[in-house]
Amino acid sequence: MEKLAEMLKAKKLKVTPQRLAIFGILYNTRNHPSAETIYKALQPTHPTMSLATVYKTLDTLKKSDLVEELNVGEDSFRYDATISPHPHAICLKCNSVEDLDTKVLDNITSEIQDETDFDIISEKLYFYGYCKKCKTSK
Amino acid sequence: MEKLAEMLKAKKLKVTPQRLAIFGILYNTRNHPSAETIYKALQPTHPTMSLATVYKTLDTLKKSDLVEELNVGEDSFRYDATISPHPHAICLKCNSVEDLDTKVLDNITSEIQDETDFDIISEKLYFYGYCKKCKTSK
DNA sequence: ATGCTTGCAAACGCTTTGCACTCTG
DNA sequence: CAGAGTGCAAAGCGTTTGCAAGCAT
Repeated sequence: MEKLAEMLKAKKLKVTPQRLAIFGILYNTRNHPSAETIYKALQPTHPTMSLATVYKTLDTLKKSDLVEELNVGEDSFRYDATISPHPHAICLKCNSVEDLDTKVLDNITSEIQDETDFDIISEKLYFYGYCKKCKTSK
Repeated sequence: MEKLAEMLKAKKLKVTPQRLAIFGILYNTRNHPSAETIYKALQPTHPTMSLATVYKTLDTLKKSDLVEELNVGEDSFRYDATISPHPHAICLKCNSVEDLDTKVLDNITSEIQDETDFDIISEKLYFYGYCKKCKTSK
């Protein structure tokens, strides 16, 4: 938890209980929760926190590159504590969003850079299909 | 235009002027317009068409795999007449969305398939940066 | 003729905003 | 203490839905 506070300070953000709680959730899970999910998860421990605060905080963290916003095609956004760029896999059955552990995409950015006229700054790669648990019982 | 009607029929969809108009716009531009943009573009020629019809039609086309829905991170969706799967490049300056012409990604799906436990059905690949026009005047 | 499609308006759900209060640095 | 963050309620906006009328097959 101390670590999270340091990360906020490094970005010159004020350290508040709400920010620590929200950032903490994202930092310690790989579920890629939505704002609503984060809000509900914090209800027990932070019953007075409002959904608006969750959104405002996520926006702040996003602007400081501590958190990435994912558009997997649902009606709401999901969030991910950004460590390094990595592709996401969305299960069409259970709707889970997991990090894809692969090295295949490591060099594609520079390769695409060489092939096209487009200057790439960042990327979002989504793969849709069936996760380990669901693919057997499609 | 005849061609579009055939494509609709092939998917067992009724051929209506509205569907032809909307599909036609998507089929003949590479702008990846939003529902709103499509609606406005059709105002001159189809003044009675409602925005709801645009949404319903896009949904129909989407379900028949004639159109792909893009989540580039804006507040609204964009649409693309799907020919073959291809990555998209979003310009951070002019907000244009263009098709990326590259072969780099051709085999990644099967490669990822081999590396991970995830069964890939489809993919959406977005690259953010600066387009040819904007990169000189960043 | 029948069932799908359209158009209108109202509803919906996620996200944002305004403002007064509170807290961090 | 000043300025930024929080919480509440209300507003905003893209998208969806219900229903009556119209059209494709």
